[in-house]
Amino acid sequence: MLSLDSHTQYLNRLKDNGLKLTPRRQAIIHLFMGSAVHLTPEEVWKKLHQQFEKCGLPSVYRNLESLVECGILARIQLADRKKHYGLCTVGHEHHHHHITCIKCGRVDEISDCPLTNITEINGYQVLNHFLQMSGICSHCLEN
Amino acid sequence: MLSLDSHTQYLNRLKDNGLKLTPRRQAIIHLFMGSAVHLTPEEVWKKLHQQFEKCGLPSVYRNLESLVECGILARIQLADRKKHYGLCTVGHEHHHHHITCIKCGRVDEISDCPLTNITEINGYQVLNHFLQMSGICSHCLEN
DNA sequence: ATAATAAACAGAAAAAGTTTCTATTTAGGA
DNA sequence: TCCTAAATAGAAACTTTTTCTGTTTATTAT
Repeated sequence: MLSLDSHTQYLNRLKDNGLKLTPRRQAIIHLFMGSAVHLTPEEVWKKLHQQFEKCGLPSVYRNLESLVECGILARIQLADRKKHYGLCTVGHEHHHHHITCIKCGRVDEISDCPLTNITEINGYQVLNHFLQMSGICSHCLEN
Repeated sequence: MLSLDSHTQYLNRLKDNGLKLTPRRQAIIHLFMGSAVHLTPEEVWKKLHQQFEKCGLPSVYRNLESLVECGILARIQLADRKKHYGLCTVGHEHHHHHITCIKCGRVDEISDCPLTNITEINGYQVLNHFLQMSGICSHCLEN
């Protein structure tokens, strides 16, 4: 559940970083807030095509990186060759991870992140993390 | 420091999975055991060129995937677009994760995995996990 | 040791995803 | 409203990975 407040907060964060508040950026933020957990550049681009008759894929790439730089989005590495972006930043209300069952392919959320209290490691100030677990779900364990 | 024993163990694991013990596969295993923590397909290919005058990059890709499938190597996601492979699997002596600096792109190892003792979550029997952290490295924090 | 066979291979070509380039448009400040 | 730097589209280039085809090789059975 997302409030209008956090939406405007994001838009303000653009200004704070000296970035322009363009229609495409607003649409991208809106898209991430309203729908999926994480999206590839191409997925974002396809959605934006529904709103803007002209919309270049390079712009989408650039905007996603801009949004990462000002802390609105996070880059997420998944097992494919594609880039992935999401709002699942540490401290965000949506922060969570996933566990997949290697038997049936089912995906569940891990709501209790075991890493939120790690803010410093190896001299790094930790800003974000991505955790993916796999194993055998309760249903498949029974069989 | 890796013993000859674990080398032969790896070679046996090829056989157990019905894979042939080819010179290139032996060389790849030897390479990972002897040198770096993780390598890209291209890095492996360049090393192999020193040993084999004929050595195709597609073969390197195929072999790396074969070695993943029989549990010798692990795929590692880093912040670039390249594939990375290493001997780092859960339970393995090399198990570890990575943290990347969002400013300079530097990658460091997190040797102390904070998740090794998590064997059950959300009803799942946890078998494996992938953790990727990002933040600002000590050097960039100073500037 | 040899032959048979399925897997592994090289090299070329194609595909997928991302980035760069150039000229045009637009958001935000003067 | 005008100005300027940032943002944009579209084309093209680029990097990395995968597919394809025909040839070679490791292993199994003889």
